[in-house]
Amino acid sequence: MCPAGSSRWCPTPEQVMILEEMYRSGVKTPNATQIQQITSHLSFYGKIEGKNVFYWFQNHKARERQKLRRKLTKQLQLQQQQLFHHYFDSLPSPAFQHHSYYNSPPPFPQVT
Amino acid sequence: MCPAGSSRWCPTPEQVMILEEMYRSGVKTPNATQIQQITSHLSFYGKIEGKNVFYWFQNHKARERQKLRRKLTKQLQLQQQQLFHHYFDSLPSPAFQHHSYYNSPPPFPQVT
DNA sequence: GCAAATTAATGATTTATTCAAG
DNA sequence: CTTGAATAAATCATTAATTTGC
Repeated sequence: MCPAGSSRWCPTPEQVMILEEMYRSGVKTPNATQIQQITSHLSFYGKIEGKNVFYWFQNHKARERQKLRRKLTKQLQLQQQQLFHHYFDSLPSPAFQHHSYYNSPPPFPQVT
Repeated sequence: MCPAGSSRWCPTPEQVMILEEMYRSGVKTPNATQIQQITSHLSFYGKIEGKNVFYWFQNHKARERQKLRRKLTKQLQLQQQQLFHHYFDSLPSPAFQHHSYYNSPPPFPQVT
């Protein structure tokens, strides 16, 4: 995990939490000034440098995109299977939009 | 327990145990195929549909996260208080007001 | 002990995001 | 800038635990 004499930065849970909150709040690629401010704020929770913050945002943004791309790729690969299961599933997934227009109580196709 | 004409799925203890075990084993957001497999496996222990499995994983994941988040938030609040008492230098609240991001839609000035 | 009342868990819906494609 | 696809967050609604007065 995070050895005492670790050669690289190990964010504390608090630091991660705050960074993620900032990311969600719209800080995607902070500029130098923002990075400095963030760094001094987060240094309360543990050792941290500006470059750590810089890298964190770079990596986080990249990995979020990666995640999405992988998901989409997987989907494509699964399309065949999904087609096959189409007639057998009672699935809402994925990202089901049940626009319950008017009350159609069984929200899903139910092809059991 | 589970009323006869219940309007919603009531998992049996066996089903819950297996679902939790799967979750611990790394199944966090199963895709349609996995959901179907899980469903047919669990249907041995009682009535169950794909959408129940889908919802269960969504809810379980969200609520695990919630638990962690609450814990960290508590810690943060404690530390903030301690900090405030110790130095009552009031953390100059830099550029990033993380205004709990579900408040105002345009999230951030975006100085990119 | 036992229900009615109240609170906590949790299944099911809706709403707000995210990234990327067009 | 808008939209599609997928999700995660927030919320609603019902079931289970529990508390309370008798």
